[in-house]
This record gives sequence, C-alpha cells and structure tokens, in this order.
Amino acid sequence: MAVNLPPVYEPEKVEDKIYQFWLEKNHFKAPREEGKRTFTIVIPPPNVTGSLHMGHALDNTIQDVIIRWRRMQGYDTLWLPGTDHAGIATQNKVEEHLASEGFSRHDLGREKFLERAWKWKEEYHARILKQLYKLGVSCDWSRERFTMDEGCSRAVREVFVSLYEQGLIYRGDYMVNWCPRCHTAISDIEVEHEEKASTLTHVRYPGVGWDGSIVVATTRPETMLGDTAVAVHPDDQRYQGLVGKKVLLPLMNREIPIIADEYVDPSFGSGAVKITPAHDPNDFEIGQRHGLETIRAIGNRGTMTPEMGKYAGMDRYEARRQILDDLEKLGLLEQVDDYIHAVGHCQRCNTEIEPLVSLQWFVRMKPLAEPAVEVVKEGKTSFIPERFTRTYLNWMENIRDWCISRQIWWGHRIPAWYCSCGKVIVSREDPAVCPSCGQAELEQDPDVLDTWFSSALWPFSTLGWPEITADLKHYFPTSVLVTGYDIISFWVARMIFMSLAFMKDIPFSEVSVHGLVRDALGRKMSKSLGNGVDPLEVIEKYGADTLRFTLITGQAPGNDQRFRYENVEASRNFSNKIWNASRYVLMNLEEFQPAGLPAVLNRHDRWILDRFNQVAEKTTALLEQYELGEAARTVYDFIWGDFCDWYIELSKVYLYGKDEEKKERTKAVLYYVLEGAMRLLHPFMPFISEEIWQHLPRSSKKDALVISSWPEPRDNLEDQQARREMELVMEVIRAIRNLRSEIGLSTGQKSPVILQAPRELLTLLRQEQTFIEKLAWVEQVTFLQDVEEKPSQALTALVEEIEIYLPLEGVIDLSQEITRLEKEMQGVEKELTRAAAKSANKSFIDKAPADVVEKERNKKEELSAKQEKLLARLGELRKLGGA
RNA sequence: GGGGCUGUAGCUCAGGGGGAGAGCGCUUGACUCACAUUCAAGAGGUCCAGGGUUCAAAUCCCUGCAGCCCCA
Repeated sequence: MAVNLPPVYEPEKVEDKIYQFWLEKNHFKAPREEGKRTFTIVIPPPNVTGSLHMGHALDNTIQDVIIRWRRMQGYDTLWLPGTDHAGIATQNKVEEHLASEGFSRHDLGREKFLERAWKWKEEYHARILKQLYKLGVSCDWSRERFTMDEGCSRAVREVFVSLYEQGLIYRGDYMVNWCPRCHTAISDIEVEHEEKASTLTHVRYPGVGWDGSIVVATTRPETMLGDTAVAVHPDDQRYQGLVGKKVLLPLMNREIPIIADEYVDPSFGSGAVKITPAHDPNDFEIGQRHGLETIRAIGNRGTMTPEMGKYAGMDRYEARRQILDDLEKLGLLEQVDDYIHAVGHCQRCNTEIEPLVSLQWFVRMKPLAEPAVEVVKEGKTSFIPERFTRTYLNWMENIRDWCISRQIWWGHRIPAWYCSCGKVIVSREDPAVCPSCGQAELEQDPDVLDTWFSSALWPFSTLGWPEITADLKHYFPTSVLVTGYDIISFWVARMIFMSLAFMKDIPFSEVSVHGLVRDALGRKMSKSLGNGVDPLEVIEKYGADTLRFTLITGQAPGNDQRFRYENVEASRNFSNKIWNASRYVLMNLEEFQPAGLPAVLNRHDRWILDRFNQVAEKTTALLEQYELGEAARTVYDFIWGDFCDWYIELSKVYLYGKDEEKKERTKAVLYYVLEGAMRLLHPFMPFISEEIWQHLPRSSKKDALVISSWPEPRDNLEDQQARREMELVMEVIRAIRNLRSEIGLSTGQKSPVILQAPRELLTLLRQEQTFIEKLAWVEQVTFLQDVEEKPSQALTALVEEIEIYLPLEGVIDLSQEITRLEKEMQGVEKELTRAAAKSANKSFIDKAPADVVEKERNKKEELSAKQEKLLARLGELRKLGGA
C-alpha cells in the first residue's frame, strides 16, 4: 500500500467524506431483525427554533458514543432522530421575524402565520440536520420524526381525547402563570424564580362602621385594586373583634370584608394580608374557601383593566408608581421597607409573569403520577447518577395539575369544539355537527397544547403509536434516555407517566443524566451574555472528533463542565497523535497481509497485547456504567501512553533492524493493536478511526469500522508475567533517563551504564539490552553480579533489586550526588517508618484482609532493602572524600 | 422553608476505605528517520475545617464554613 498521508491530521478533508460513506452504505439503519437483542434510543428532539448549541453537542455525542458501541457489540440498534416544534419558542422567533418586517401575527391571521411558521420550521430543521451530520451522529435517518408530523399529531389527539374521556383532562377557571409578552398561560415549571431586591409596602385600610383601621403589607401594591378581602389568622388576638367587619379599600372605595384564615402568618408584617384572588395563587385558594369575588385588576397585556377607574389601561409598573403616589397623598401609605422576594419570570422571554385567573385546560395529575412514582421506586426505570431519582420523586410526589393550553397558534390545536347550545365536543375526528343540537356552526378552541404534551409521547409516538407497528413491538420500550438534569421534570417525568398510561409500560429502563456545558468562567452559556460557543465553529476549526472528545472527557456523570479551548487543543493534539502513530504503522506495513498473531512473540509484544486486553475490558465496563469520560480517558492513556510512548518506540528496534522474522512479528502486533485501538476509539472519535481503519489492510469481511465488532477481552492475551517484567524494564529505563537528565545529558549524548542485579533479573535485563540502549540513550551496558565491585565515580539509582550506575569519571560532583541520595534516603525512611508501624500493628494484622497485610509487608521489605543499599552507597561515596 | 451538588497541584477537573492522579500552565534539555499539535526530565498538594465510624478515612457518617443549583 502506498502511504502518502500528511504529517498533520486534516479533519476537514476526512469528516464529510466519511459521513457520506456511512450514509450511502446505510450503516445507521436499524435492521429490525426478529429475535435479536435490541438497543434503542430516541433522541431528545432539538427545538426548531434555531441552531444547536454546546448542550446539544454534548447530549448527542453521548448518545452517539453509546449507540456506536452497542452497534459494534452486535445489538439490533436503533437511534431514532427527530425535532420538536417548540411552541412558544418558535412562535416568538417567527413573531420577531415578522416584527422586523413591520407586521404582527394578527396582521397576517392564523393561517398565513402558520404558513410562515412551517417555512421557519423547514429552514431550521434543515440547519439542525446539517449540524447533526457534522457532529457525526449515527441516527437512523429513515425513521426521522417531528412532533407535529401526521403520526405524532394523531398520537397527541388520541391521548388528549382519551384522557378527557377518562376525566383526566378538564377545563376550568384557575390561577395560571400569564406571560404578558408571550400573551399566553404557561405551566408552573416554565416559570423561573429569581430573587430580586424589592419593597414591602404597608398600606392602611380604614375601617367601615368601626373606628380604626388595618395595615396590610404587600410586595405588589398595584394588585390592591383587585382586593376583595383582608385576611387575618383566626387565633390572632389583635384582630379578634374585627373578623366579619369591613374596611374600605382605598382608591377604589370598595367595602371589603375582614376574614379569618389559617393561611395567614401572624408574624409577618402586621399579621393582616390583603386578598387578591385574581392575582395570587394563595389568595385564589383563600377566595375559593371564602366565596370571595374575583376581580381582575391586571389584564392579559400587563395593563390595568378598564374597570380600574383612573388606572385603566396603565402599564402595571406605571400603575404601581401612581398608586403609591396617590396613597401617599391620602396619608394611607404607612411605610415602605426594603425587601427581597422571588419574582416569577417567563422561561422564554424573561418577562415578569403575572399570576391571573383564566379559563384553561388542565391535566389531572394525581392518578397519573402515582404509577410513575412506583416504577421508579421499584427500579424499573433508574436514573444515572442515582441522586437524580430524588429530583424526580420530589417533583412527582408534590405534583400539581398541569396547565396544558397555550394562547398561541403554533402547536397542536386543542381538539375541542364549542356549540352555541353550550355543548363542548372533544373528539378524535373533527365534528361536522353538534351531537346535542345538530347545529353545524361549531367553533374550535383557538388554543394549542403545551409543547411538552407532544414530547411526553415521544418514545412511542415516534415508533408508530397509536398504531401497533412492527417497530413499536420490536423497539419499545427503549433502552436509555440521555438528557440534561434541567429537563427531568419537564420531559422525563412526563414521558414516564404518559407511557405508563398508554403503553402500560415504562418508556425506557435507564435515564443517563448529564450536566450543562458552561463557558470558561463557569457561567451558563446564554444569548444575552453572548458567551455561547458555537459547536459548528469548533468543528470547522478543529474537527468533530476533537469537539466530541473534548465534551466527553470533560464530562463526569451528572456534573456541569466548562468549555475551554485549552481542552479542545489537548483533544486536537490527541487526534494528531493518533494520526501520526497510524502513519508510522502504515508506512511500515507495506505488503503486509493480516494473518492473526504469530506464535512467537517478544516480551514487549506480549506486554502490549496484555495491556490492550486490559484496556478493552476496562473500557467496556466503564461504558456499561455510562462513565463515558473515564472510558475515553482510558483509551487515551492506552494509545498515547502505552502504544505511542512505549510500544512504537520499542518496535523501531526490530522494524529498522535486519531480522526479517522479527520484523514480520512486529508488524503483526502493530497491526493488531492499532486496528483494535481504532475499534475502541471509534465510539468517541468516529471519523478519524474510520479513516485510519479504511487505510489498514483488511482482516474482516466488514467494509466499515462502524459495523465491525467491539473488542472483547480474550484470555489468551492476558500475560501477567510480561506485564510484571516489562514494567520493571520500563522502570529501569526511566531511572536511567532520570540520572542522565540529572547531569544535563541530551538524548544525543550516549552514555555507558552499569546494571547490577541478582541473576534472574540480570537475565531479563540482558534480554532487553537493545531496547534499554535505545530508549534510555545508553551505549555500553555492563552487567554485574551481586558480588562484583561497584563503580565509584557514578550516579546511582535503585529499581527494586536492581542497582543502576551511571559512571561518569570527572564529570560527577561527589557532594552533590551525596546530597541527592540523602534526600532520597529521607523519603525512603519516612515511608519505611509508616510501613513498619503498620506491619507491626496487631489489630491491623488481625483485622485487615490478608492480601493487604501481605502487600504492606512486601512494601516494608522492599523499602528496607532500598534503605540498606542507599546507606551502603552513601558510605562508599563519603569514604571517597565527599562531604 | 424543603431537596441536591461542589470544595483535591498555579488553572480546569477526574478519582475514591489500604502507597495522592490527568490535561493545561511552569522549569530544564532535545527539531531523535510517525508526530515540535512532539519527546525526555522536573518542581508543585495538612485532598475546605472540626468531630465520629473503622485495624485503616482524601474517600463513609455528622456538624460547620464557602460557592452553586432545583423546588416551594
């Protein structure tokens, strides 16, 4: 094979080509073979709002690593891709876009607006797909879905109607979180609470028909216009006689009752609170209990309602200022204190949300939540890391009804029709006439469903449900869901209860939870901060493999990570290292035909094969535990540390030598290990590994690495003796290098070395002599038996029972060498003291496991031998006239 | 108010009941025929503090301090 690879890896020349190759060969397509063990992942569908961010890159890389690994392991693997219509988010984007052209959605009308939204969807969907291709994800594109495609929409409709029929969906006037900017209700979890410096305003409400007044405290004085009561605690002595009496609501001059309710905290403020059922969730409940009137002071646009007299039409913040002003003038403003309280903000647009009462659709959660709690408690579905189980249960066990209607246009329209006769029709098919009065003029509910309603069905709607398709039967339940901890309650929880309700089964058996990708300073990446890093930019500059490897190694399960270019460069360097190691192997593999491993192998051959075997085993075990970062590091250490730094260097001795048989042997091992390493690397760095694999001589019938088999540990590769012996040889080499650098010898300056050791070890060292010479840059190796005379003018090092001397007549500074050895001696003595004390401790010997005790004894003996040798050496040097 | 996470080398972070790890940065030397996106050597840490469990704690438990997150 003619090898003409550039010395620097150029991912841009490789990645697109390889991806096209995989697509053309259909390697990502799930085969759906009956009887074969399956492994399924459904993608957390990215929003069609914009482009992918670093969090997507991480989430999809993790999934791809798992999927590629399982595919190689021989599972019937399906990774089902798709996108989410992202109701409010997308609608906002489209509206923004329209605004830039000077339109509002109302100018366009519903139908035209939806056309624009679909166009937007097409555009961004295409962009997202391109980005996913760039990342290298191995999804089965033939099964791609969209939350608003025909099938998913049918599933949504089926679920809505079915839940309605079971009485689990209802419509009612309830307190919702209203976003005055998005102009829609949003669910509780779409509200983000933020602590803000605010004020606590104390207002005096004069009594009616009794002397005196009551002071109430509020953080939102503007809502007082909608007050319909003042509440006190029933046991509060201060207000005993007042309950049942009335006060005059200032500014509105409305008489409102004083009521008693347990909810009131007597120690807060004056112990009396104003009750605004229309604008506070707690007040709403009190209002319900006491049959209070609900008066809306603030309307849907965040302005005061027409009924609010002089304040009508004012913005809520402006009204607040005006009201404070007016109260001041009336002398009813008691005091204003600084106060910090949590203010709800819209997750989508960060506008302060307005709690208000309106007519909405809800899902009754209690009956649905109970089985969803059970399956997790029973471990049928488990979270990794385990601690996220608590997050899930905490939410599920304290669940409130889910507000699912949204006052927007982009989404699944609620399948409810209203007839003028008062009949509400909820139906799987669009009704032609009212079943009650026969009238044909029916009005469909204008609202659409919460985006998460369709996402909740994702694991089964994408597989064909409500039809019982072959895919659904074969691939459901899915194996693992990979997602960030930030959407456990939004999404994971809802998929679980929906799946239990409609599939009578869990949607996935494991949830692998990852953290957020933050910026280099640890801040959340956000548009407003402008600190986001575009994954595509990184891919263009460094390649997808590099980005993937950076994200995977930077990740510990469930923990956040920081995105830093230093780490990107480290990964880039690694891919270059891989490239060059492969270049070296390929350059030496001309006319090589793989024919298995030779029967005769050298010690270092057996060592690297043993290492490879260990690494394959460890990597597999780590992947099984979803420890992807650790797994990637294991492969990294093997390729760079063992294969490149040691084996390749050792291989040069034979490869550049004359012995043809040894040459062939070395080639076979180089090939075996590199090919295997590419397989281990493939899930993490699919492009470079495939590219290299394609250059390698073929030893399997498979035409691509992506579908080749995962390395399984093999007993016949295990070789503990080679492991032990090579480690010793490597220690000796390191020790010699160390001594050489002590006196500033460069690698070009060869030096003689004297090795003294017991006979067996001497034999080992003799066998490895040429390798020691090459790797430690020495030229004359003298072997001495124990008894022979030691060199005087020399540096000394000890590796177990091996004494290493670097003879340097005249060069060596005796007193400096003595100081160095004394320092080493101190370290040895310190360790020895500890080891000796431990070995002598009776309770340690009695209670610690035998192998630990044994290990400790060996350590002690080794150290004490070392101490003896150092002592002897020091004695000699001192006698020679040192200090 | 409830729940959770984090605190390890100058920086970013792995690890985790029995001899402190990586990458980057730093110091020194080398363009050695795969690679200077490299190679070799080195310096650098009461593993936040205190208490408990244990033969043994950086690791498990409790308390505290500091920072962060989620929920109400």
